[in-house]
Amino acid sequence: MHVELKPIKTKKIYEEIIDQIRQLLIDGYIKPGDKLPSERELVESFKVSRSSIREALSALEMMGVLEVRTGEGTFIKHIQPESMMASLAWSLYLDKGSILEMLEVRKMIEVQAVGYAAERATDKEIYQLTQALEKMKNNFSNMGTVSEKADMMFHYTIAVATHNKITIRLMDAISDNLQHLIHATRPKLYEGKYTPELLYKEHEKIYIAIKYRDSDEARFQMLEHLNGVEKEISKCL
Amino acid sequence: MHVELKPIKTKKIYEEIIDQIRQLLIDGYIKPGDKLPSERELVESFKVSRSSIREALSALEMMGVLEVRTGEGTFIKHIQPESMMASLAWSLYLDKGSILEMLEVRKMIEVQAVGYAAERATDKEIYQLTQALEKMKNNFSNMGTVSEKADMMFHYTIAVATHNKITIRLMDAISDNLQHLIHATRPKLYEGKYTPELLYKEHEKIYIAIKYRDSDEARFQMLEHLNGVEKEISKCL
DNA sequence: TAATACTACTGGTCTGGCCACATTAATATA
DNA sequence: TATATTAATGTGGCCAGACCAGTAGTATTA
Repeated sequence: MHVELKPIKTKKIYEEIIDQIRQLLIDGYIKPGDKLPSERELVESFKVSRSSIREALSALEMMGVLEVRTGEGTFIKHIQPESMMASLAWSLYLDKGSILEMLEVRKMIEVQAVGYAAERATDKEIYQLTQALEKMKNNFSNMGTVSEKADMMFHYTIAVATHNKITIRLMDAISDNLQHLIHATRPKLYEGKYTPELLYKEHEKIYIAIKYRDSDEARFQMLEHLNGVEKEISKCL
Repeated sequence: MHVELKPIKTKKIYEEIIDQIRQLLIDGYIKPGDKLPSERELVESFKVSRSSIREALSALEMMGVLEVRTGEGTFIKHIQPESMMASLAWSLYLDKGSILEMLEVRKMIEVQAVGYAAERATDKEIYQLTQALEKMKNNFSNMGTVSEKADMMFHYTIAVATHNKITIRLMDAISDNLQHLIHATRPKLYEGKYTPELLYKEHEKIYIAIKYRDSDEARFQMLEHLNGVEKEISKCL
């Protein structure tokens, strides 16, 4: 007697609560800034114990979805990219394969993003790109943190120039994840094919493409750049 | 009398527990696959109540760091990048009203993803694509849920075919976000330029490109498709 | 030997209590 | 009257102990 048996997924009740709260968020019944009912009220609505409520809330708080203020109440958080960093900081344990996947995702997003950036960048944003480039240029001898920061600023400005908040957040989260990796592998970068001059040149090409609103060229140059970096980094893994 | 006061950060004890567990992970005292002491034992080691332990553990479980198996114990999970994107996925829920931005992000990711899919799809995945297409074809008259599910399956399979877990998770989160939107606007889709046949044809073109490993063509067809859909959807907003 | 029942241990949930903190209203004080 | 002070109330933080429900290993039995 062979029957198809469906896997039983015993949903823990705190998971169920989390799901419901998520649904409320999706459907817009609660928005960032809103105050959630008190734990005791939630006990009555959900008909569960306070323990379960609290397990759900603490999980949501750790994920940066909620803010629990003692004596005041529980509030839906306005998402700040920084807060996301906390939970994403767990990525310390990324294994080799995941890092490569993450690099690939970054490539996917940033290559497309730079296309939009080329179409939409304001004069101010383009100016900020030149500033980042200047910093890189003036620190050829110094391969340290200055040019590293300038590099990050360059890429971040591109994200901003897409004028797509979700993209900004996404790229922010990803670069947070890769930050320690990038930092660790940067010296290695210069041992490989990269010199500060070459790195600068690649960025400059991207910049020029953006400046001249050539989105195809911008995408191409970004792809070239990230492929190069990716290849060097993967040597270190 | 003005003195500099440092902000008091009252760390909740479940946060403290989480920090300690993280430290144990970083220092390598516990590794993925390991079994954590039972909750009752942790109560004794940490000298706190079981509630606090459970609040910490449930948070860690939601973040994908732990796996809690009823009756067995708590185990350190092998980190999967998907779990890392969990909090990111959450953050996407919180920013409603940026549907167009979300559509754009989907386009960015999926256009690139289909390129990788074309290069990496296994025979099985390609077969699954044909199945989804079949379902769409057999339901021309029925513009309802069947073809909608087939549509989702098609796009999901493409995500899987990238063989990049982060991409899968990301596209999953995004389509989750757009789910209700897609569902709501689907009837409108057919009022515009789209017929079930046209929709099918666009998917077929993508499929063919993947089948023949033509990643450029796949990206192009996906871009065409998503641009078309996006245009129709934006009419409804 | 193999199927069964038992038992000890694990997480899942609940109850109800006490404390510390924050806000607000009532009260005493200058 | 205006202003401190205090009390009351509501909120989260934490705890102790209980009971249920799975799991696994062991002892028992057919």
